Amino acid sequence: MSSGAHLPTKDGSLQRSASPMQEKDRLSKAVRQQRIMAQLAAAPTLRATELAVALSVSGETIRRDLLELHEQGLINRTYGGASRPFAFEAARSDRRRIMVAEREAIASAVSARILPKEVLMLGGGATTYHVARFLAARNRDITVITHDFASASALGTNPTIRVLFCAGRLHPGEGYLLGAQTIASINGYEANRAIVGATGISARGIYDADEEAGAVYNAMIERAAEAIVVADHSKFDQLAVSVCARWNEVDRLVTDKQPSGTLAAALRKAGTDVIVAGVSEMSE
Amino acid sequence: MSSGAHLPTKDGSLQRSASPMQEKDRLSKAVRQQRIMAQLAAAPTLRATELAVALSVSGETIRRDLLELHEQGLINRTYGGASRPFAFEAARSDRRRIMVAEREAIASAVSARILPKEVLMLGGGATTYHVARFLAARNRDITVITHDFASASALGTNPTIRVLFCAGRLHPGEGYLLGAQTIASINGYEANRAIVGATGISARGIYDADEEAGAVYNAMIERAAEAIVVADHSKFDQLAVSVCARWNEVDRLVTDKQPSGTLAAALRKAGTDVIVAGVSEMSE
DNA sequence: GCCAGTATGAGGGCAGTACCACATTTTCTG
DNA sequence: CAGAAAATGTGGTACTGCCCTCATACTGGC
Repeated sequence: MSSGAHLPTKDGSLQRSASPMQEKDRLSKAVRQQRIMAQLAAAPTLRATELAVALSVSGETIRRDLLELHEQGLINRTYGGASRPFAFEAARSDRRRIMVAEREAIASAVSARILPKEVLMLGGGATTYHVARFLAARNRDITVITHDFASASALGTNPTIRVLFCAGRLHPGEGYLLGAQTIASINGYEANRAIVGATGISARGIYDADEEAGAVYNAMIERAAEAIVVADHSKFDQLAVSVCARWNEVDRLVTDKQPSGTLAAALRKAGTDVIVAGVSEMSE
Repeated sequence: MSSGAHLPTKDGSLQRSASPMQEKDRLSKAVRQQRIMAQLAAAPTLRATELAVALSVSGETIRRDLLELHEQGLINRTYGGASRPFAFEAARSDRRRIMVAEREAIASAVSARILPKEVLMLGGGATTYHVARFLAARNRDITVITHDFASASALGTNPTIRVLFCAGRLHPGEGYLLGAQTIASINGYEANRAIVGATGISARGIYDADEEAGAVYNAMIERAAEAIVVADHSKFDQLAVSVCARWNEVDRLVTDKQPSGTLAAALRKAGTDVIVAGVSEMSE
């Protein structure tokens, strides 16, 4: 339990309490917040008041800590305390925090298009995770093939959705599977639609920062009758190392703002259907 | 969202609101609780008050719902609401709550035997999840092949552990993968050890309540040089539908109490090494 | 239709939490 | 060391949630 034992205290002794929940001396802010995270690893939910007495600070300070940790996406706030983000949600929290409204609008627009009995392939990533959440909440009787832990977890809450998972090597930081096994798994299926995200999109196509992840998305696109790319406008004209697909392979782009310039021209030329999901159209 | 659309309402119309968070008519308790779970799939944390207005019931009713869902292990309660349990932790929370000390002792004893560079196969289940937690905390430079989401999540926190995941169909209630794809994935690997749990063990062998899960465990045992079964004493002389393995296929049984009677005799006869992990020996 | 059991709502008392403003302490930096 | 900036504590108020009890409404037999 990441101890602050290296911190010298006023009397020169090293502090190392037997119980991690009883501190006699005041800790630095950083250490205190680490302790909070450590506590959260052990318990699914925490009370601010309990943390206050455990860490020998006032409730206000704990509340401020929780606020900061929440802004960093490391915890979920609750009334009276905090809860831990589930599975691999935390790993991508920095990206998940931003553009949430836009991504939810995109996810909502995608889920509204999916009919019962469809078979989907769902790529990993922050935006596609939102899609998984909406699919779980609003769709039924579909089959989803994915390589992303967080998405599978979300989909698993809906008993009418059949979730097929790929084989592969776990990318711990991202919470999805990669590698030759993953590609092979995908090639063993056929789907109505592939839904993938992107690190960046430009006139030349869609990109991912991770070469292996890009290969997975490419396999999904090839195996599906329809390829849907979900990307908010912050991805426009962003480049990344790996090219997953060209626009002529992509049937639809679901985004939150109308593209312009060379990107718009490329989409027109490739015949890619562009769906702009307004944040206000969430009821769709 | 498993909708309550089939439920007739007072005026005979079918209820299906555009927004999942605005109900005009009162729902049955079961449907209401399903809605709560669906909401929790979409949001990491919920406020009881918000649920009350969304589902058109009083706060007291929501509070009673949350209490029930909590008792079923489906949610984590927070002051003022609920939070989503970690990945698939919830599904097995009822089982995970019991025998924790015994299972941790068993898990500790197993993890202490694992050396760097080993390749392990880890079955799904409550006890093996504890093993995964101990492996993540105390071991390094190992490869673990698993089909269990919670275990993979736990192992993923240790960057020195390579996690390989099987393909398969998700068993939502249990949080692991099953089916022919899973078996095929396992057959593609060889391992130093297989570590599997059991629903019950008796003189005749080890059993699992789920036939398909049993088939996965059996495949792991066949593919590993050494087969280790982890089971606390509550499993002794418990039968279940599916026989995973006979004792002559199992090299070690790690448990918390010395077996006796016909079980002990069968273990002796089969040459299965029995390791009794005392709760007090946790420092091992 | 009646009855028992269940589910729900309302009110009150109590306790816990949030939020704000300001004072105080600690830490950083030159 | 001094001043500034950050971090923390305090007190007060308004709000929110919890729990208990009791009355009412619904549900499923018989």
